[in-house]
Amino acid sequence: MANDSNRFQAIISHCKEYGFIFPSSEIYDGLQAVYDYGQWGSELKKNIRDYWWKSMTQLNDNIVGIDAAIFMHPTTWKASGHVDNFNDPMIDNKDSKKRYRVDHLIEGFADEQVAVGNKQLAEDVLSQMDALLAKDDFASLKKLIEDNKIKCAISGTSNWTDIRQFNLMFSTEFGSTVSADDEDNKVYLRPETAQGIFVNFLNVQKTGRMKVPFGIAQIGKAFRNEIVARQFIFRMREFEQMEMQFFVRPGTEGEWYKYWKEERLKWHLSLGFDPAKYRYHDHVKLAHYAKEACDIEFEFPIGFKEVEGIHSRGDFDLSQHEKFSKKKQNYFDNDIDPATGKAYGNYIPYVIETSIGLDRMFLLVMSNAYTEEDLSTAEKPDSRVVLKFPAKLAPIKLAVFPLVKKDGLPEIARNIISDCKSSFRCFYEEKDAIGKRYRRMDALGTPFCITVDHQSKEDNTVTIRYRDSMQQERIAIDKIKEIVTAAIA
RNA sequence: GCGGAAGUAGCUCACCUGGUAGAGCGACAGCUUCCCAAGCUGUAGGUAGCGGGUUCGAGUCCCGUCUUCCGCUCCA
Repeated sequence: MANDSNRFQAIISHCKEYGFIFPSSEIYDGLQAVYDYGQWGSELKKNIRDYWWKSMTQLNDNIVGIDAAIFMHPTTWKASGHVDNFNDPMIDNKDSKKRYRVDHLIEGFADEQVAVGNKQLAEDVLSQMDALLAKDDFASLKKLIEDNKIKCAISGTSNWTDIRQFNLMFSTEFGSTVSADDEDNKVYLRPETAQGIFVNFLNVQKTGRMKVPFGIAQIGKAFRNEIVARQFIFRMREFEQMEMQFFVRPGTEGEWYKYWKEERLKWHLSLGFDPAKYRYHDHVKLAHYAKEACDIEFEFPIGFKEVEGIHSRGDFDLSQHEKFSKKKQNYFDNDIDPATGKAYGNYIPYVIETSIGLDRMFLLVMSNAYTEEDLSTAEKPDSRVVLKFPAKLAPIKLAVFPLVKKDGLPEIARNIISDCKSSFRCFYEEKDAIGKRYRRMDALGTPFCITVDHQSKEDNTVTIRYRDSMQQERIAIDKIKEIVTAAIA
């Protein structure tokens, strides 16, 4: 475990040292759980994003993309359940330092009372609690806890802090008019991208002439005010999701759930990652909207963690929006039901959601790529740090070096770059010994290095050096673009 | 939010029990170099997280504060 922890620290350091990820606003001491992607991190992130987008939209003719706004009508979050279900009042015991959700604490007390035969008391307490929670009357809730001498299981005392509310969603002011009631101007920064898809379900279905089953994909930022946000970019307050909501005929959700569960794992494995590092985690306790749910977990240096979720959401979201907006969210299905010989008709489609964290995927790719190699020989100790990215995700695809920076070699190298740079990202370097330049590129995960030497002037060949094997080959200059393009396809 | 540890050059660290900061690596400029880091020369870079206190004098002692890391708590 100690080694894994060190490895995680090493990855974080490497990310900062080589321009992948910086702590946000670092010159002002940073901002907790917010990170910036640097010059190479933004390239890698973009490549991951593009790979997902292409695999969803371009390779599935029944999936289209949208880009909904981060701001949404506040009612959206009432409909989705985020306003009511995720504002949990908390209370701390001052002696044990243990924190409880107020409702859990009181419900636990009620259970105890039932167990000892005080059924009436339990019911009274619970009904009072519900009434007070509905009014957000925290002072009275605390009094309720104290009056019943509810104790902390750890310390056994009733020495409680005031009740505080933990807000999942960030809110901000909308518009410039001042209202007597703050709530009128309040909008939230979306805590998930999914709702932008649901509220546009009929827009896309009608204008795109989409037929069930079909999907809508979206990539975008989301914001959550996590209680503790740590573990580098694994849990951030501002993060990016890649989601796809797949709309299906009710009754077929089971098979589609299974389909996407398998399909999404295949996507991960298509990047060449070790299947042994992946596993499914099927949810036993389901969220309020879910019928079936699982996570795809990856073995990060900090252990197996969720990177993607596949959820069978039923018609929960669309039904909620229909209820709150009073706008029908029906789809009319003309296909003939073989059981009745008639069209399936009107229904609210069921939804299978696939939701992957882009930042988590970045960390996955980085964790998988980061390798420390011992290259020591009998003569001298040697080592290197190399990022073994899949070539298609690497920030830089090709580096070109003149072996020495004279005799016309730099010019040849520059020509190679100008020939290739419209096709993929290239990097030119003429400083320092050739070996050092190779190692610098290893640290950035560049899969191919080209070295121009004096022979190149004679026969138009160069050396290509492969990142992972460190092997070299002599190839013709006019083959370079072809080789790299094939590798990143 | 609680407990523990730590904050000195881009990175890793040193300065022992107080006397106004050093090294290695890295970076940059140049030299050398015909294929895998640590060959030569030179240059830049720190008001020692921040604020206050004690002291003739503080990176070094005390207090506060911020940040980070580890553990706990929460997690759709």
